[in-house]
Amino acid sequence: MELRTLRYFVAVAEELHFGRAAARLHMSQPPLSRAIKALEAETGAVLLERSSAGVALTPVGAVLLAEARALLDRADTLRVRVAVAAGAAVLTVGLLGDSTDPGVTRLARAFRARHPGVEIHVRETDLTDPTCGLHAGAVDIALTRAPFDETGLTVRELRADPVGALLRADDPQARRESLRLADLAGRRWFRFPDGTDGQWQSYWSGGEEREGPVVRAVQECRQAVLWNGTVGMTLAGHDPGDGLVVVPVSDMAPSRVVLAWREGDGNPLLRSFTQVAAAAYRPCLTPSTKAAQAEASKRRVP
Amino acid sequence: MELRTLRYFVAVAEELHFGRAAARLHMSQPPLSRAIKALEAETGAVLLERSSAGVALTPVGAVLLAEARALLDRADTLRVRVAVAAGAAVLTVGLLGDSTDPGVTRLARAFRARHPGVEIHVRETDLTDPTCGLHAGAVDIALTRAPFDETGLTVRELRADPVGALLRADDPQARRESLRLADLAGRRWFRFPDGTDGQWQSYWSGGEEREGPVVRAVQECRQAVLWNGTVGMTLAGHDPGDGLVVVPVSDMAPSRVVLAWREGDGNPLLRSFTQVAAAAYRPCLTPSTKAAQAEASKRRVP
DNA sequence: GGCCACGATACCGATCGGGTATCGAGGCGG
DNA sequence: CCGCCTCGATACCCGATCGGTATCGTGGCC
Repeated sequence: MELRTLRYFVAVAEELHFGRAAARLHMSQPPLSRAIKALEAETGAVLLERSSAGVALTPVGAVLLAEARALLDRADTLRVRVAVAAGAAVLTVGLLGDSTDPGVTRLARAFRARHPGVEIHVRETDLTDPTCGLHAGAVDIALTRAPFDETGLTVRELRADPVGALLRADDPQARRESLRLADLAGRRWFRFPDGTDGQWQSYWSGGEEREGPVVRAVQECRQAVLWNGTVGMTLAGHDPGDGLVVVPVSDMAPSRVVLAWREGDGNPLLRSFTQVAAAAYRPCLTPSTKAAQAEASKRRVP
Repeated sequence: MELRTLRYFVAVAEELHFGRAAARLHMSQPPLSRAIKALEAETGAVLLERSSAGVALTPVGAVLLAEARALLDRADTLRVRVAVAAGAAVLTVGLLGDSTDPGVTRLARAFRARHPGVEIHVRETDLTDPTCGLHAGAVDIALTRAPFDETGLTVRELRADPVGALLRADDPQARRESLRLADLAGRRWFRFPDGTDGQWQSYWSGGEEREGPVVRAVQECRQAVLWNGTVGMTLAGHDPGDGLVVVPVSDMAPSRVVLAWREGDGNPLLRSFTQVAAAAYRPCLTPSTKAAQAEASKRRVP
């Protein structure tokens, strides 16, 4: 009963799906099945009920899940405490400068309260690098928005926000209740500079090649719309102020706030930070959001 | 940072000696050295100070020791809780019927209090099988006295008691302050039946072949001495009553109360039971006892 | 100065963990 | 009703890891 095995079990028990759990663990499904089977042999109890309807936890499995979470949490705490004792408890958090997320300082405070002695640095970047310098090693973990090139990274979703078109208040379509992407065909859109992550660029362009001014930061987006009358996508549900309006766009996937870190990064503060973050954002991941995700992932395959 | 590695570290940190720790872990020293080195690489801190004077904990190592103990304890608790949930929380404790140890029921009570739902069976045996049926599988763990055939078993010392000669009060040597084994040469000694563990037999015979009546239980020993005028070894420091006296024997190693279980036994209650037992007996393992042990182990090699 | 104690290193073999390919059962649509 | 599809299980292979034996290097001590 090693920690790795328990991590595997927690993943399966949370996903209730071997394939997804394996993906989350960056491994393939067969060894995961084997590991769970070995765990069941070791405990001498059936932990998961496999049926055609899916995977379900047995009562013993539920007990193990709770205990394993507690144990893994304790293990993370151990690593942090040792790092603190060794004077190596430093975590650099990359923050996407979209100014829509109030939570980072709160996160950092919660983290410091939980693990006295840690040092958290925040490094804010503009919209041209959604990984905030993760790939380059400038930060240890990024609190940012998907999508972007995830190769070599582990990504964990914290929240999903609806998006909409940012328009001048005097735009002909500004009064609409909602729009579809097709309604904005032919308009000039603001774009991000060359070198910006392709997936990010594509998402915020609604999946098409666009024409229009280049911006780097949220404020520039607003200025581009206000001054040049272009359009662009932004988060819905906020008051853009300043003679601008946001009209929800019904056929765009919500924008996902995620944590991302380098796969296999040994920094002991990482896991604890993700835990704290997940706890802080938990109320944001509503069932409807989850359902939307499930829908999205279903649609993705065919 | 797996649990196994932490177990290794705890062993070394407690023994402050790689060789002894390796012995305790039933492995050889080189892989243990390697594992500790890997752990130091993973944590990025020096955990142990190796010098010619011996091994010492660094401050970071001390933190890790405390944290690792807590984590391993939690892991044991996890296993017990899962076993309880699975309805498999049964432990059969073998108890050597020497009637000198008041602790078992107390141990069982402490264990049940710590882990509600466990079931503890006690099986008491006579002196002819110091392993209380461990080898035969009749019990899971034995609370008994060394020495005996330890092949395939893990043994952990809880306490060491001085021993002495059991004599009739009217014996010529009964008034002596202490005796040496040589003083008892030529006397008739009580013995244990054929088939009794050889090491056990040899220890209680002072290392020599003896002549005399055969006994199976503590009461029979007393009767043999009282009625037949034979001698025999028993625990010092207790009043044997009934016209008997115990005279300390200076050249016999103290009798060690030990826990023993089958190496590699997967019963999750085992480790927890040993923890509880160790905690209950801790005040009994005085520094002098420890020193005596160290002496004994030194003497054993040459 | 030589022996001894003890941790580190070198090297080897067995085991284990993870990967790919494939199977088999159950559900669902044509 | 048949075939496809999904998903967990199985078979098999390979490389990493772990533990063992032999040996070294160093510092203390007679």
